[in-house]
Amino acid sequence: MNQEYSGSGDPAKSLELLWRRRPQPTRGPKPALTVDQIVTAALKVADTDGLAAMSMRRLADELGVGAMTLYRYFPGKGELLDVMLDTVYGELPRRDVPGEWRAKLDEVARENRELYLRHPWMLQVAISRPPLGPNVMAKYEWELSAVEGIGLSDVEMDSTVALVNGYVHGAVRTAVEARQVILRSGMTDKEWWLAHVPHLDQISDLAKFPLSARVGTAVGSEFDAPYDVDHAFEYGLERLLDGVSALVVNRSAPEG
Amino acid sequence: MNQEYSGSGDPAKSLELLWRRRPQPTRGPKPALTVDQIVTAALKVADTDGLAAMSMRRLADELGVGAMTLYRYFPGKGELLDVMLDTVYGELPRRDVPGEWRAKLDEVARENRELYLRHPWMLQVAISRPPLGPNVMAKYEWELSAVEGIGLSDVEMDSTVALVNGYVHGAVRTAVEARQVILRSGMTDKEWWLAHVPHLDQISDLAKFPLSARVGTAVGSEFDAPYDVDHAFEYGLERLLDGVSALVVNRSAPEG
DNA sequence: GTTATACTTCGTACAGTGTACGCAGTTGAC
DNA sequence: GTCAACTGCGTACACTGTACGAAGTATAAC
Repeated sequence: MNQEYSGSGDPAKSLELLWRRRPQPTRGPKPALTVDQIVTAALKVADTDGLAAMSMRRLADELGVGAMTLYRYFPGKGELLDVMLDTVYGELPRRDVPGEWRAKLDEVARENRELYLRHPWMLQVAISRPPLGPNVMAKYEWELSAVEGIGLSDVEMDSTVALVNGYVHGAVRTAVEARQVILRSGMTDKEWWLAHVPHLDQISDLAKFPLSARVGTAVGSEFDAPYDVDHAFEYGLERLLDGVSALVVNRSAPEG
Repeated sequence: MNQEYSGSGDPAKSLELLWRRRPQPTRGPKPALTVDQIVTAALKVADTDGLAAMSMRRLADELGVGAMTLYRYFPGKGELLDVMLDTVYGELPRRDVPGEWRAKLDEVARENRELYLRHPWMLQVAISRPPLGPNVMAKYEWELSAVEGIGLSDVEMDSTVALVNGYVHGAVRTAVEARQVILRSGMTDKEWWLAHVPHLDQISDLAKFPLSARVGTAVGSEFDAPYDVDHAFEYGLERLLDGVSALVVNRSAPEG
């Protein structure tokens, strides 16, 4: 139900948090927790029970402290989400694939996909602006290196990386939502379609929508196996890279 | 802050609501409101103040009734969102563009984009499953007709339409978020980047991320004009359709 | 050694959210 | 005239993020 915003406060404060450069004070009691402890606990909750379950109270309970204690470590929930994001981006292997740009971009897409599948809550965080932590920076640098030196302008490099990332984000979100809706509703897409068809036909006469009826049925009967989700991802990625290819060829051989 | 789920209750009830086929009872007082009145008011709130502002209480206030009154017309907020979605999909012109599939798919992308830009709250509704109302059905039928008869299988037709829709959804969401974050933060992307660079450089040494520094600056200095958002959309759509083209050519001339 | 200061934890409170429940009043069927 | 079906809606509940301030503690300054 909830898409949460990441933080947007003071740049210096946020960066200190992301890079763990908080100047530790001399006076006063030593803090009982660390930023990393809180982030670890938050990730555990988000990974296992979803982002909606990760309330500040729940998280505090998990850590055995009062809810307001967390606000000594983070200005607000948004900043915590920022650090969580940067942390999981650190899980990217960031493999340096030898060969052409296409293989590299393919790797970028695949690694991001795996990450999203492992932490589906990431898809519910609306990043107003990327949290410029160490892992986000390294990720962006690595992604840009996939399209460096093939004749694209700086802006085109950014657009291309954003395009691939946008595709992966959308594709995985669709897949994850599809998976979750099956769990919540207890119905597969096929069952859901078959449950609606008779009512729909009675209310409106499905013959008015011949293509929808035909394709809907075909999709419903084929798309119950999980491999099909993978197939849709591959299909879209191939289309996308084919499209990028057209641009790259155009840029690398402008005299042709 | 909130991404809301659309409804997922009894199919018959939901379809009755979407198609306005509620059997009106004979006994009891005549309802003071209609489904359409509520939906119109809800759309007004969502369009002007965003989805977060569209609470049931706010909506009820707007209509001059008690909050719980709305639950006489809709089982829950999810179902209301479903009807809202189906209603705005009715604004699609669904123009029948003459010529090739590419022009038709292009039109599909453009009309959907316009709609999302006009009703940005749509992007925050996580549709677990499409609300099968009259306008959603007509939209799907129209979209499928763009890729009918060019040699694709039924499943490929659905995948292709979903791919284009997914792209538009993601692209517009990015653009809308970018627009909104400027309003909320009072900073353009360039200003934001320039506010972070000195801190980032001090904390970590930006020279470790040469590509990011170069490209980030280039993007920041160019992407402040609104036309650039349009440009990014065009760029991605061209890539995508190029990619689809590769598949269509392959299917239409398999003997080559 | 005392005091002042900076820092900690966290209970309480506030303004929200969606909606379950049940009561009071109204209408038409019998 | 009676009853069942229906409508509007007040109240309540379990949540949410977090502002405020009180109480306690460790250290710097004197």
